[in-house]
Amino acid sequence: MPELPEVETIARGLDERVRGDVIRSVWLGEKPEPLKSPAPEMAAALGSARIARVRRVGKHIVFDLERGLRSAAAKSTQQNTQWVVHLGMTGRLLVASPQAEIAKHTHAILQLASGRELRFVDPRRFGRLAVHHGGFAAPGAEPLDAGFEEFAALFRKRRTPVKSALLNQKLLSGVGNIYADEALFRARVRPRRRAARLTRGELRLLYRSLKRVLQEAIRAGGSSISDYVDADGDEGFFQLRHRVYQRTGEPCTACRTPIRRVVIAGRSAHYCPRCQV
DNA sequence: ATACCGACCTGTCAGC
DNA sequence: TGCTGACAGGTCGGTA
Repeated sequence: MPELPEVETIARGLDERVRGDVIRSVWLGEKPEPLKSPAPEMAAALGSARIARVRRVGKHIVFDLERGLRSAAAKSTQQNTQWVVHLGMTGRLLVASPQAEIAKHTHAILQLASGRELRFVDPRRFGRLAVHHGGFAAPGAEPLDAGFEEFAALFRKRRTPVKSALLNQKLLSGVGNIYADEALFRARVRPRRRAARLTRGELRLLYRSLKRVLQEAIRAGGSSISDYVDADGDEGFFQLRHRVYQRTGEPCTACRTPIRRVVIAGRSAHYCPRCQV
């Protein structure tokens, strides 16, 4: 489901709603697939921890946890622990009242001191929950923070299609199928072009297009396709501004040529055969 | 070392 | 109506 703009929207919403709340107790579902850390360890790490902050790292939602330690000295020496949630394709994190019906495919529930619950729901179970100690970092560069030279260096020597390079989380964290296609369209570059073969001018345009499309999408609250909603259950509306993604056969917004769909490394790629070279 | 491809899951929708 | 197959926002691990 979620790429950088959606995860950013969800993380901001969660930060507003649960920052400062304390986790009273934890329920983890029977089927432990989504757990990257063992259930007892996760329950122990979460139980009675205070949520200091919720933020996005790549496509991950990171909950910074604090223990209820009294002295500042004790606080400064405590191990910093994070609860890291990856939503996969269909994962959702919802703040709910305990009376609210428990949705099918609910895999984790955190009971909060404020009386509310934080629920993790994920039909396809591609999502992952993990506990980290001592600082969580994504492997790739943050597309919104990276400078142009850093960005350009990622593509040098890569013979893979530029679309695959954009999706590679070890290079850039947070770019998924929607925004890779949309950035390539705005940069007028075909998805199958070899990354290393892009000219410096094309790279610069791609760099700017990617930043712009991600920022625009964050402002729009993300793209809602089928089931994406933010922490408040509201839909984003950036899907209305997709120019190529899932528009196969529809006219290009620039030249009216039908949008084409191809498969690259097992993922669909959408582009305008006339505008993109 | 690098890059593709199937596997992991469930749900939905189009076509027959 | 019901079956089948294609497809879906992501990431792994095995293989070439």
